[in-house]
Amino acid sequence: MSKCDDGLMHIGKLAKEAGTTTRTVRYYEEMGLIYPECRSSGGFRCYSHEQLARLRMILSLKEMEFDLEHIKVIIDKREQNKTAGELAHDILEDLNGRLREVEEQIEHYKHIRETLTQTIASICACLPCDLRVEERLCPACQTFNQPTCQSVPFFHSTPTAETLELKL
Amino acid sequence: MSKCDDGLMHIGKLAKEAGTTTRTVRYYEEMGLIYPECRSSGGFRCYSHEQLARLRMILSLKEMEFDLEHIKVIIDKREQNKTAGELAHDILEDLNGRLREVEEQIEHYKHIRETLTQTIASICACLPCDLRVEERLCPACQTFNQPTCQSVPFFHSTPTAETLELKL
DNA sequence: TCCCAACTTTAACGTAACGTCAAAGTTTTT
DNA sequence: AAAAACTTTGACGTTACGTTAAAGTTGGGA
Repeated sequence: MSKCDDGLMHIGKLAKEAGTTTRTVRYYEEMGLIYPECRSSGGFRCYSHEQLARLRMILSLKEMEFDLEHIKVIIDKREQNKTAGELAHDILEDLNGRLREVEEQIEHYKHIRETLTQTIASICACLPCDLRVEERLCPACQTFNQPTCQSVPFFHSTPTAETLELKL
Repeated sequence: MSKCDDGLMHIGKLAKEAGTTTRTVRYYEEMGLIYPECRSSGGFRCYSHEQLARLRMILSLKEMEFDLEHIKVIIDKREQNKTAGELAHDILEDLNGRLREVEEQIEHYKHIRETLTQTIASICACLPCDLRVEERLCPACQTFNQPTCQSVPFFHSTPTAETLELKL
């Protein structure tokens, strides 16, 4: 006989309603983010609509890629019996902090994109080259007086004392 | 008596020259990316300048955030005795693929930034509010006819059947 | 009432790229 | 020869789950 009637649901339904997996819900429980309202006589987790709302809160914060530890802190702030204004003030700090991090990420990836496009341009100049990459005197690099494939560390070998002496 | 004279170096110097850590070098060895030229009589790893160049190649690819498995593939391509042109052709595929991924990352974080700025705007409207977050009739949200704090899932509680009935 | 499909339980390993000890041995310096 | 500095292997910790596995629970039909 199930104790989960009356609007309560088991973990599978909770997860589906929130658009996630049962594993995720159990993991969040391990992390102290969400607990079932009760257990059935057989040990099944039973959740109410409140738990569902809480799970959706967690997931909406996860969409902004807060880590779970931080989400716990934010969610706990809601329980601290404050006015909406005070809570807003608190949470805005978290949001603004995260916004700065995200902007750093954007700059970070833009920098990588720069590196990549430059590298691609350099290596494109080597497409018609018949030499081996171990050779250092690449005609393409000498013809085009521009960022050369020799500036790409993983393409042509970098000169060592020996190879330099060999060529000189 | 050290066997590491003659231009060879131990792992600490190798790492420092390349700007990384000994742990990283050992890990790359585990992953099959780089091996010492030899071991000293006592078992110390000894590296030549060639290994240093190779390590720098790996690190320059890591700057573009290729994963190590992919770096192994790319580095191996260099050893396949091709002409620079053929190698360039091969490697350009990797670089262009990575470029697409990075551009996706940029879009991804721009999307998160959008979400964050909208959320911040919504919650700012709640700063002067004296109600508790459990209440649903927030005056700020009714005054400003714009994205409201009630559209922020982790701020005001979402309405349930009961709360709705209570208010109606 | 019994059975079976569908669901849930806990437990535990795997992931990526190292960081961080720990205990013991090696090299280098004094 | 002692001490300082370096290196060795080994192993656990990190993040947020995915993925089995073996065993127990539920709910509905026959």
